[in-house]
Amino acid sequence: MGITGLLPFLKKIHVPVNVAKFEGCTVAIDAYCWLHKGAFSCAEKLALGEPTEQYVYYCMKYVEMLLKKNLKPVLVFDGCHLPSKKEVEKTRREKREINKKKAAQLLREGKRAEARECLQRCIDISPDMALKLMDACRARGVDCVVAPYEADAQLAYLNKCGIAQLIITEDSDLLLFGCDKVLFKMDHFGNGVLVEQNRLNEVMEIQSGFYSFEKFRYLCILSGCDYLSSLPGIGLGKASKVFKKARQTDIRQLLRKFPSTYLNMSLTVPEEYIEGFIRANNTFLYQLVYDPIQRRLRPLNSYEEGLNPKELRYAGEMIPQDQAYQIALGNINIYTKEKFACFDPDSYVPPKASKRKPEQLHRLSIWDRNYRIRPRGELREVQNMERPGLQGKEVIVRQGPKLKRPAAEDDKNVKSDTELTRMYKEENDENSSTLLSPRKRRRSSSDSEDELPKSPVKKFRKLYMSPNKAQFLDSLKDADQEVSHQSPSKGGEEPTPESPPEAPRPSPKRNRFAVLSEEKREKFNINASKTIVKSRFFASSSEKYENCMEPKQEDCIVKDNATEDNTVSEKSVQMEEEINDSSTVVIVSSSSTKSTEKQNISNSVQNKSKPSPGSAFTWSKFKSSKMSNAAGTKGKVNSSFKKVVSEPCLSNYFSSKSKGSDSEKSFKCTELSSISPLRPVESCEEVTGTEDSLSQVSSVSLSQASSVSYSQESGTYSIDLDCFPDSQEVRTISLEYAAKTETEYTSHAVSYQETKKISLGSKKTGCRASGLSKNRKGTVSSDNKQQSIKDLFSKFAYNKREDKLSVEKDVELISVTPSNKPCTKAVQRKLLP
DNA sequence: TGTAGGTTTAAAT
DNA sequence: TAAACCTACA
Repeated sequence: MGITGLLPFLKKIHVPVNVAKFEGCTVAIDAYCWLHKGAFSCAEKLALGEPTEQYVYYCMKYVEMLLKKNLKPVLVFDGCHLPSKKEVEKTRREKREINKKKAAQLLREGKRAEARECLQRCIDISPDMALKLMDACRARGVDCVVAPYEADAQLAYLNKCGIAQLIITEDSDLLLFGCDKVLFKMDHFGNGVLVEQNRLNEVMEIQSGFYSFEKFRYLCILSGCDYLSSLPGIGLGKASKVFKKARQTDIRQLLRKFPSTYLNMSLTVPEEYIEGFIRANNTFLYQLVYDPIQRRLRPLNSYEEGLNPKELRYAGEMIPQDQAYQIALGNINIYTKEKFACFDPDSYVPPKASKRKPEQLHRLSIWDRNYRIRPRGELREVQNMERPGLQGKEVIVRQGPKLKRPAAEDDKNVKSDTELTRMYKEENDENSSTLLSPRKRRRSSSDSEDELPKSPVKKFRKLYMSPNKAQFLDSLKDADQEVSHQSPSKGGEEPTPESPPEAPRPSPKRNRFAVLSEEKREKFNINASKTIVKSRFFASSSEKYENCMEPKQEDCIVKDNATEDNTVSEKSVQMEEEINDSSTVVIVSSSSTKSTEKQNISNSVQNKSKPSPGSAFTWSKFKSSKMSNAAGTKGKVNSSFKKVVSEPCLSNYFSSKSKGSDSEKSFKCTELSSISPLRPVESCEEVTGTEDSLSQVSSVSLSQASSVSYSQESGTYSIDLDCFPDSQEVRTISLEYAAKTETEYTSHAVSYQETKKISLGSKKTGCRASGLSKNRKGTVSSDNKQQSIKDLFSKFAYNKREDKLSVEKDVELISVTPSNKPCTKAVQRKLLP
């Protein structure tokens, strides 16, 4: 439950970050949050007692994402119920029972949908479910700990003792337990909201001299917490007022008189409440946790002098040390206290443990006897690593026409998720049943080979869900090393055949193309002219792209605005547009540059800066964009993309195309005086211009996001850069692109969802992406927008590897204005023949 | 008018 | 589980 309204209360200090920022760190995760969300998808099966592992699959998607970002996850599970919470648990259990009965009744009446709703309300995470997830994690070399009592306190301990540098949870209580960095609302791409303990005083608006973390804890308890209900009429607002003014250090004294002294309320505080307050405070301070290194039960914080641990039973009853150890390992069912597993970290050989370097002892399993906590100084270095800025630089990422993606062998066997689930079930059935249909048998004979399926999802399912994991473990040799190779800063490496099975990447609803079925893939047949393909990854597809375009290498120029002239080759296509006086230069190019230039580029990339690890994108721009719009500053979202490209410019382009000159894949545009406003695009059929050119300019409309627009005339996407990473981050991304390779195509900085229509006429709703505030009324589309923008930029920053799947012939331009000038920036994307 | 507290909704697929 | 929404109250 946490503290009601605490997260919105802390909004001021929310920092949108991607978890990749903590590359190299250990993150402790409140596994219950993932399990609960994962169980939502299979609530029906769970409630009816049908076998399902869907929730494991869901959680492992997060785990894989973290591993991919070179983080070390430690999953923490809830243990026994605290005595003080037994009542709460009882009510919850009763509620679940009521819902279960209700659902059964509804099912009898044939009201399936309503029954499902009820079943979802009675989701309970059982110890067996936790065990299944633990098994999957251990097979992947990921540590798990079951807390003796609440996972919150255990997470806080892992953070406090230095094992974990970041906590991922949805529960605001974690802050009260004293975690210094907590990431809330992390999505499948790793984007979330970071709250740091050292900024809590900003929310409380207490002069630094009078602030203490203790006051924050008191404030939260006073407003009502899991261990103590609030007094009537007291919430976060009033509690905050009290501790803002209070100078009293004796909490008992303060509690007795705070209503009259600080709130002008006539409210008597019963002694009982004060005792309850002290107990709650002690529960936050001294709840029992398990120390995996010392292998012993201990309080979260060392007992203060004069405190009798025997009086703190409400913060967790002592458990015999060996029982506590077995609980922590997940071998004991916390409800029945029976042993139901026999994991032994001393005999278990985790994948790749043998190849640790001495300086990587912190990467070992926390249960390993050789495990060492990473020195804090070292971590500070990692987290404070300065990232190169883009100030004063213009970075042009030039992209040649995209490759026709050869039909990889892998693709031929690609199956949809549904198909895979069905196949998996069938495989299971085959194992359990002797009455097989001929069809099943055929499938079995072809699939039952020892080799792993080629499709990532299929492979994943087979590996995690298969009862025999030995083969999987073998395939995981050197996994950690490979994981580190997949770090974002080095991203984009081709997986080697020896690579560990790649888990399916985070797949939001719209993101299905990695696992397309054959039938669905037909839609990508470019032969079907003017077919609009819906995909976040595929901007568009066209027959001619595939058939007539030679692969070209990605060119990249990094130039210094202050010192260098524009040396883009004559063949290059340029489009410049002044949006403000501190304008943005937008360059679109489809031509190749000279090899010397290429050399210069790669040199400059290598010499000037290295791509930084970690996050290339933060959501802060979304926030600031919204704010700046509200304040009427220059950073308007819509204003910029209403004037994307001039008509003369387009006519130049079309005329050059109609001349049929192959070498003239470019056009130059210097005059941009006349600006054509954008009009909503209905479909590609409506695009006007020469047939030749237009047939190759697929109509791709963007998500309805008001900050993203498409110009029908120019085939250009405009995306307000206020919603983009800041200049520094853009540079990072660009440089990563540039540094990556001269032989590999990695364009596609932005992938997006297509829709047939975009509604530019609709009211601008601002650029909100924190995900923290939602509008319920009539904002389904608005939230979709948010999600699509969010996805879009997540892809932009982190999933560049997907480019290989979504390679299109297009031209990418990212240009950034000189520093320090507030301006509207735009990124344009042009689909060129 | 601001605040607290109760209710509804979404989450995943 | 928490945000959004709605209502009651001081």
